[in-house]
Amino acid sequence: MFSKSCQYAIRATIYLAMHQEEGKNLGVKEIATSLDVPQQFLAKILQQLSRQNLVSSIKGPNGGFYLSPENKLNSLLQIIECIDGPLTLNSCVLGLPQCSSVTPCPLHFNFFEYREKMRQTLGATSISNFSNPGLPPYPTY
Amino acid sequence: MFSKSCQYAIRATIYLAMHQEEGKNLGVKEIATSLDVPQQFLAKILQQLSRQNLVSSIKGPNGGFYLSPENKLNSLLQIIECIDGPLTLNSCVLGLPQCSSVTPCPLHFNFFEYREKMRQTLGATSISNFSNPGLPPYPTY
DNA sequence: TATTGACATGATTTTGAAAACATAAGTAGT
DNA sequence: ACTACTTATGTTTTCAAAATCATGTCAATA
Repeated sequence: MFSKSCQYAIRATIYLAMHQEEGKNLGVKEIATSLDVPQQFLAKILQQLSRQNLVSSIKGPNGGFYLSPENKLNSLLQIIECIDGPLTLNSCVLGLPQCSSVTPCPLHFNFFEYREKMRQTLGATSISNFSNPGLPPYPTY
Repeated sequence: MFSKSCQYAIRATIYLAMHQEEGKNLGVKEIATSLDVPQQFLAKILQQLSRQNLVSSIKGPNGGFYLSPENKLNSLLQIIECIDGPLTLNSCVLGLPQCSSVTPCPLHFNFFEYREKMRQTLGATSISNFSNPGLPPYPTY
């Protein structure tokens, strides 16, 4: 459904939201270790998010990544589209470029409704949702 | 969402259902040309489906692929799981193996309902649905 | 029974995502 | 200023999916 890069991006962003403390930055090393993902690979992904102002970063000693108040207002959908592109949840499940509601593929309407709802949910879920303490426990990242 | 192999498998199966005439077999060549997919690659995929009795084939002159009455009773989900494996629509969207309804990832319940409904729809849609004449027109395969 | 046309199978190549490597650039503290 | 630490960037390598190549197997028919 999502590329690995995208999965890592989501997990890292949520990790940031959950573990961020006032004025404390989280290094790639810590995040990558905690999520058990390749550090260098995650670094690139975070940089990609950073370039689009979806996460914030500071270089040097005590540097790292954090979420600014604005960053937290972004939605999960923005994270996803930043990495996998804007067509991820929109393009035809059979890979047909001409497919649309006007010229639908045989499966178009089997998926359209659910995929649209997923999009809406992801678009309506802001990152700040995950910084809320008291969330249920999650499996290891 | 689905691998290319899987997309090709679905399209080819539906093509078979739509274009099959009494006692007439369709060759890989014709199918591949019509769907605009690599012929040899499609051949492998059809063989995979054939080995699991999801499509039928006959060798030799006038040979080709066709759907037996039993084949038509199969569901789209069976086609998909034959190619992409049984976990395609079940596994965690973030790729976390431990994720389940008991130990959910942060996005588990955002997707669970819709994915489950997709599964049900696909499982309830038999191939015979597509041999029904009078279906709406489809974009080029 | 030989030929031909089709599917079947194994091995190989290509391609792009995923991962790793190497180095640059910036910042805090000494 | 110098060092250490961390993000940023460009290049290379790895790996699996996608695609191709080469050959085998089977059946219709002349």
